[in-house]
Amino acid sequence: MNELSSRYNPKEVEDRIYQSWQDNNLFSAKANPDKKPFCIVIPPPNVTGILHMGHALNSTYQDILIRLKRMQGFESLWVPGTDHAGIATQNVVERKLSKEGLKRQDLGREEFLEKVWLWKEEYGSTIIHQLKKLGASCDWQRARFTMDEQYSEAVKEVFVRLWNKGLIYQDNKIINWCPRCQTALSDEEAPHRQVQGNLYYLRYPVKQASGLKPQASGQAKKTGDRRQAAGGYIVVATTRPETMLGDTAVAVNPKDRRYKKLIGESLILPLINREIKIIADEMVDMKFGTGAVKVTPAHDPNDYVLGKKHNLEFINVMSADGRMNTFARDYKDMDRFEAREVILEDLKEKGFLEKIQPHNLSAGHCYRCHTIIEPYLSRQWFVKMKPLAGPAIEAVKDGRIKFHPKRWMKVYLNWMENIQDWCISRQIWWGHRIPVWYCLDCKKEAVASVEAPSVCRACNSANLKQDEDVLDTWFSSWLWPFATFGWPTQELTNPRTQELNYFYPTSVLVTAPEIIFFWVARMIMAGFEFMGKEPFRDVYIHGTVRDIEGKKMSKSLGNIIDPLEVIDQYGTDALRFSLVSLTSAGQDVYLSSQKFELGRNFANKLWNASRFSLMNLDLSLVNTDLCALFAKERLELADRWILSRFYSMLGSLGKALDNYRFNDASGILYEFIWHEFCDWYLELAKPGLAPNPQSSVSGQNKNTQIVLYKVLEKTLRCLHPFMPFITEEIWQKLNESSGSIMTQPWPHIQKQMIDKPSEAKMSLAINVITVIRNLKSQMKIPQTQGVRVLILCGDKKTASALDEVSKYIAHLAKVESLGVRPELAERKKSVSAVLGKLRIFLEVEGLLDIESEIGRLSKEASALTQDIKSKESRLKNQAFLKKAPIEIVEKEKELLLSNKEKLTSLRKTIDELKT
RNA sequence: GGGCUCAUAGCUCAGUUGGUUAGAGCGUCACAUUGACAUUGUGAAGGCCAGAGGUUCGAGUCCUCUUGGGCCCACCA
Repeated sequence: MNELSSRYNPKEVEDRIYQSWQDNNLFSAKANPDKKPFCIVIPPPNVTGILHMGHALNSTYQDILIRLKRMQGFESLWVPGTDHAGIATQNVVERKLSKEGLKRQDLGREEFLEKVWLWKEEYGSTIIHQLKKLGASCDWQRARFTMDEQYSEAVKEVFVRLWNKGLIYQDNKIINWCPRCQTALSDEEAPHRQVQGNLYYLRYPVKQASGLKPQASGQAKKTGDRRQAAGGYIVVATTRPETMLGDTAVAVNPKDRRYKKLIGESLILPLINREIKIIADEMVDMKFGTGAVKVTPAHDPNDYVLGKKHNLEFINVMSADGRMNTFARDYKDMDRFEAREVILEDLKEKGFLEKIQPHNLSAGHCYRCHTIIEPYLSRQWFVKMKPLAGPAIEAVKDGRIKFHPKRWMKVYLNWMENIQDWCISRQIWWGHRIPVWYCLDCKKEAVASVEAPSVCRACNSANLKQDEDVLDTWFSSWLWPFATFGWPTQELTNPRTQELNYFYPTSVLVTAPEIIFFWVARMIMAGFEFMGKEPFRDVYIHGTVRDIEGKKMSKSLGNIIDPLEVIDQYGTDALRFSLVSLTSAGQDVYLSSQKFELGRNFANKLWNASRFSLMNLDLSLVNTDLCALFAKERLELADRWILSRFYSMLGSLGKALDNYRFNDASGILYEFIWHEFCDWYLELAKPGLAPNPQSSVSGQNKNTQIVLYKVLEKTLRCLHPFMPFITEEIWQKLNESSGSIMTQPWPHIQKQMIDKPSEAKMSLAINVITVIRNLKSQMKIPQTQGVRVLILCGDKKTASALDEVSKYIAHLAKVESLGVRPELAERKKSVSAVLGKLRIFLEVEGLLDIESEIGRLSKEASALTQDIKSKESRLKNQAFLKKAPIEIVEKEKELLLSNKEKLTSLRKTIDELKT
């Protein structure tokens, strides 16, 4: 006899089971021509990562799919790994250094990188250990890191190939610059957020008054213009006044009558006293601000365009750290925001500041440190994206790659169709160094090469220098689906290449919407460019985990629910099951730690149902073949019913999973296990099982034991992908062999056991039992008290069904005597209720609250009357009769009839009560 | 400015292609319980499906608009 505690204790179970899975190598997969592949590559978490609820949700989905497919007979591979996360990791190590009073420059590049590697060795696998706590069945032997030697080869190879195709170029452009991290960022890395700021109106004096004298003042439409003209200045509006130091023009719209006469005139830039021109360009919005815009080509992307177009001077007034440089003259070395304040003070003092208006603007923020981005003119490396986007757009449009839910396809296509070139150089040290070498002697050409060239091709000099910058981290992660399999190794004899051929394209990518652009889109482009094939066929985008108020969970908000704490408190299975159940397909999920009780309670319910089963099972019976038994023996109704319910459930479960409806799937299992299996089947089966665990069970109903065992065992298999630990623990108790549930096949649907007549009979029984319990509750009769029941039933078929289920009714509704009559022979003191065409009488003794009973029934009667009225009028409606499908009309008629019967019956009861 | 998404029970959400009297979990209330489980059982109460139009025999579901949340994109100085 297996002894199970009355509570499921995950702590006793999880680590031990996970270890046994690993010891038995159950997570590993390899190219296997006898099986179809199923493969997922994990979205590699940052090495600096610490497990959060988003990871938990993301990994749970992947593990469900991986375990499911493994059981379904696929060669199921989940490739794990981590991302070197250039900026984030460098920041972490720099912070650590700064505690020792050091900067990375103090160490120098090589020594600093050594420190980062040391850090990586020490802390880099934290997230991996945490994923294991989640039960993730990744093939850990394959764990990859984006800076692995092999992987780095792939990165260089990709760079060189794109270079050779002319898709990589270097250029001076305005890019997103983080003054704190001191590096360029891609557009995706600089998300715009609302900032409360001001619009500052500045006066720029006109050099000579000639251009504005007669006409401008004479024709001025607004008093403001007149005042402005009379004062001899133009007012410009800006949100970043400190950039005025770098202004090289003021632009107006050529159609703007206010300024027409001033075009071509010069202005004197305040504080700096530099002369700048007034230029005309269609780009200027006449309605915004004053219609005159200061142009700072080195500090604003729009102004940059204007600067190029009108041949303006590019004056960069800031250094890389966000402080003002020598071009800012008196403001040199001030931080940009400090300079803003001082400049405003000075402008105000000298009468150049007209007014300040509150103004909300959106500004780019560094996605690593949240510092406001500075649009900054600098020389960077870029990838031309348009040529790469083509095939990636096609593949999604024609359905070779499918997004789930579908709506993300639009988001993807919209971005893809407006794709901008990708800034890939970063001015940091931790990352893949750009594989470009310059000759310091002839300075003729830069060379891109996977191997460091020994001499310059042009002049043979050995005096070569590699580019200082490193590549964007995403420039390595976009290769993840194939670089993890050893690409670009081409030889087929190489085992890694065989794996690449076998597992690529991977099956599905599971990820969050935040990284569709960063990662998903770029992987698709890389897949086509370098493999000639899509990297995955399905993309499942799940929701974002939020706190109970709908805010994104973040450390700074302090609203984090730590998955590891939930695991500690409720168990991994509870965490997984709750997360999946609470997250409806593609929607965000709002969590509180209390919500995880859902999973814990469910786990405990399953545990106890299994405990009960084990106490009442003769495990020597388990080898019986269910199909044979089903065919040969006349099983009990309850047994046939639960089998039928199980296989119906299995069908809908499969459908839900095929469509990535994970919460439907978990709901289906929950409903079946808790309500059908525990609430009904176990209760129905009890009389046929051993009443006492101490006694031998062999003399009891063997068929029921077999069915109970089989249904439980198969249900555990279905639940295993969701709750891997508890199902394994129970399954091993049910199977005294040493195998694992992980390697069991997913149950096959047995259509012959789906038995609708049995289901109908059981649901009749269930309904009758519920009605009786309801009547008891209303009459304040304890549920345990035996009662006498009479069912009025005119239909012979139903009557015989009632006869067949009478023992269940007797047992579960505690009915002492149950009569089924076609009509009422004698009247006993009783209460009744209507169930379809049946009328159920419950004999009562003593006091009966006639008033409240009449009230209750009258309420029901009036609802019915309403319904009957509406049905009658619908059935009188010619349009309805003509246009509605015949089966709907027939259904309505039938319902009308049965409702009428019900009503008659109800009225009769009410009358009886009244007399 | 463009796009997406949400609004259904006190709370969190389901509700597939339109078709009985709109469901679940939690919470609330009443009752029960010595043999699987109080992390339980039985039952009850609780809804103008955000608002207004429209399509339809029929709308929570489809269309339009309005209101109010959330999110994403965009070169609004």
